[in-house]
Amino acid sequence: MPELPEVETTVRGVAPHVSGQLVVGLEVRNPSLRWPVPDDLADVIVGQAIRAVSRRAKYLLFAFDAGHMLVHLGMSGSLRMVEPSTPLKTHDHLVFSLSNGMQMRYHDPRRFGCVLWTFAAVDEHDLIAHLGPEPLSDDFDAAYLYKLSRGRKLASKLFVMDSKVVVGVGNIYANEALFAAEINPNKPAGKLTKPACERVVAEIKTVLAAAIKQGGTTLRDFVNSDGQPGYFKQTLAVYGRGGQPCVSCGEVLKEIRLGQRSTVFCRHCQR
DNA sequence: CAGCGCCCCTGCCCGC
DNA sequence: TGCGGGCAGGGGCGCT
Repeated sequence: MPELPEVETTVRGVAPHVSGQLVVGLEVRNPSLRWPVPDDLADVIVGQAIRAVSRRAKYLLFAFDAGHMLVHLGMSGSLRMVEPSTPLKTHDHLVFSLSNGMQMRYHDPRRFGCVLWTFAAVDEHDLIAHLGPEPLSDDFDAAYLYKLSRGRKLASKLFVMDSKVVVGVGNIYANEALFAAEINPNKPAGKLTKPACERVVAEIKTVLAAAIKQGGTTLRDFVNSDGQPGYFKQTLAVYGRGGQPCVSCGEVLKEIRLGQRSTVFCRHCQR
């Protein structure tokens, strides 16, 4: 289940192998993703060069001269670079053949992800245009979060998971960041004090940066790997630990549902 | 507009 | 051993 650090690691992993390469073939083995893969994607990109690969939120952006291919990994998706002789796996839905002889394969068992194309400026795409700031950018700071949260009754955890507020904070890291910031996930966003906003912002940046750094350590294995680098190696203080003792105070961690998502916190440490 | 719940889908785990 | 049911989750979307 890729969160932003896994997507960032994927960008860094595939970029050296695909940047500057021509797409010499595309096989869409299953177009039924969250939205259908465009019928004419192959017509549009075969013969064209991938100029660069970047990331916005959890979208991977493949830049071509004519437009952009947007790739989202949903929660079970991955991209991996392989030799063409590598046997296909079940749920390898798209196979991009490149002029350097390598293949990039899009794999997604649950098909929550997507592969789309836009001729327009990518910032103007409907899925991109309304997104909040990147969590690791200077635009995401305490003053911003404090101002935006005034008057909001939404639970703090749902607030920081709203992509219009800040992108890339998925369920796992929302749980972890709020624990580190000592904020009760149920607390209405509008009740967050300025110092609380400072802690939330700082901990979101810390937890994501640490995970990205960890992902980087597995980059050397990216080619021919399972395409899901470095994920569960991180120590999680609360996520998946409901009913177990708080690592800080020892009180039993509470598990609730917020927005249909598993939410774990310490009633003693998080207020 | 804010808030909330639904839904897409398969792998995995549990209980019978 | 096999099977059914429940759960997990990113995030867009539609309803209130």
